[in-house]
Amino acid sequence: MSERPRWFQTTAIDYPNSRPHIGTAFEKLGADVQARYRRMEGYDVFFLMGNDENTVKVSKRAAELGKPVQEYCDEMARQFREVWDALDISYTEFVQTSEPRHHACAQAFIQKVHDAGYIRKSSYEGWYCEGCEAFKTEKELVAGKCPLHENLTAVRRSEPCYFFELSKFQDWLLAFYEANPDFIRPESRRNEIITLIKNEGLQDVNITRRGEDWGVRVPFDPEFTVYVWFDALLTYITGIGYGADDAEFRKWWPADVHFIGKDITRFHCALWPAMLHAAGLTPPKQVFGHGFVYKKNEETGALERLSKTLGNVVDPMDIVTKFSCDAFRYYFLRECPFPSDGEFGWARFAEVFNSDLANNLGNLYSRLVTLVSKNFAGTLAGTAGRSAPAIEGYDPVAAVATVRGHVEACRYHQALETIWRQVLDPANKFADSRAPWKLVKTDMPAAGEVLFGMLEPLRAACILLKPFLPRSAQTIYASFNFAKPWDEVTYQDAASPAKFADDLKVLAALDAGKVKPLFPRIG
RNA sequence: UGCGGCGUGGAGCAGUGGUAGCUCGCCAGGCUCAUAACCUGGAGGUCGUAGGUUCAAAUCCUGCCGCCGCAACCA
Repeated sequence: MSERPRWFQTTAIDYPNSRPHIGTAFEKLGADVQARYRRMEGYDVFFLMGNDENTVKVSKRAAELGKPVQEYCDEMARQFREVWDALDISYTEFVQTSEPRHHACAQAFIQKVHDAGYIRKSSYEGWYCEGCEAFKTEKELVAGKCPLHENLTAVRRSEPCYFFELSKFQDWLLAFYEANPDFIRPESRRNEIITLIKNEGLQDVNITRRGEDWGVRVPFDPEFTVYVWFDALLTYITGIGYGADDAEFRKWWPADVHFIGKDITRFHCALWPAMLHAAGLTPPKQVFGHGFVYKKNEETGALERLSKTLGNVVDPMDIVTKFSCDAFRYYFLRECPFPSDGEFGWARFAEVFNSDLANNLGNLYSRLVTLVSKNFAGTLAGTAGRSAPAIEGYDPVAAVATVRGHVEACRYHQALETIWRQVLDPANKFADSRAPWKLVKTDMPAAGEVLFGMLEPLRAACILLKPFLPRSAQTIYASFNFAKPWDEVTYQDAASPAKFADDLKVLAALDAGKVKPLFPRIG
């Protein structure tokens, strides 16, 4: 019995106290490319996303708006999914932490860890602001006072709580990293975590809150709710049926990769595997900490962190509605290295769109469709049963291998660069050197061969681009009568020229002899 | 302060020991099938700085300067 290999990946879950911005979208995008690539390569893919709703901030935000918390969360979840859909994020399952299934999962899990003896009751001591009725970290205090209540001095106070004994897992974690060198990627993040643990060690973490209404109730002491991190990470197993559907859970766990922002590497690389180990589960295979997107201030040229106070957040929908989903995807995947940081600027966006999408990919497509349509009535006679001739400067086997390597390592920017430089550029150069528009006047068969040769890299490019630009890639592919159904193409199909049963034919709709531009130039 | 990262032609990046490369922009030329797109050539860099190792360093080591991130909850 041949079973398809399975692939389980997740993205970080988001706080729904405001709409998603381009930074959160960047993460989903990187994850989506991986999911789409794996599907193409025959994997049975489960792609989990969700929202992190059990936080004080969320309940406060709902209160500000005068809405019931649940209603607020559901509305935000709807808005998030709307954005993800607009970006063609192909997730399988979306978990809201306020859902009953998540509460059940989290309770089952924490109970298990408690039974295993890794949770102890103690007390948390810290600086408490009586104005806020909340604990403040040292960092939040200014001269011993909460900035919001400067008339009050923060007081030392302790209250009962439950601790997860993270410190007990320190040696186990270090050994685990050692035995699984690919667990934390990219490598720089791995070094960071290991150094941190070696230098500072791990302390037990308070995993409960007292006196909150909103959140997951601690099953063995209902006076408490589960503190956000301990609860949030569990969405990864809620979504695949932990505590509810054992067979399903066993099918997918452990996760192949968790995509997260580099800021939360610690939770995923230290706390999370320790929690799982404590509950008798295997840690995930990999955690990938991607970079951040900064906003380029068009006036000063400075890079700014996306922040509401600076007023520089960019709504993904602005870009998608103004241009297209694929334009959005291309910009971030090409311009922002997934493993490290990138930046967004409108001027740069237009530059990249025009030079790469309009002038290069889009134009190559246009000129080919037009040449074949005008001069050959849309059909290259005599191509049936043959594969395209090789053209200079184009090595499909090498190009596909390189792109594949980059995609699997999440170096999407380099994958795209390779497609442009090693696949599309040779086609444009070949066109220029052979000038088929001249050949058609003297030697039709020769002209046909040139076009046949040029079409091959375009076919390969759209296959390679399928995970990146799903819509445009399909449009290109569907513009010709390529034999293999689009749904069945794999990267391997790009590595060697396809043989055609029938003569190669243009299927694209034409308007007065011209194709509609795939990417109309900006400006 | 601790840990980490970065500093390469106008802009953005690649390059981890052996003649400094790519994209965009700029200049000149070619072509005219194509979304004024495409192709060719050119100008432009003492690779942050000061030392050191080496036959040889952007590439290894040390100091310094500058920018940035993280340091348990703003992706």
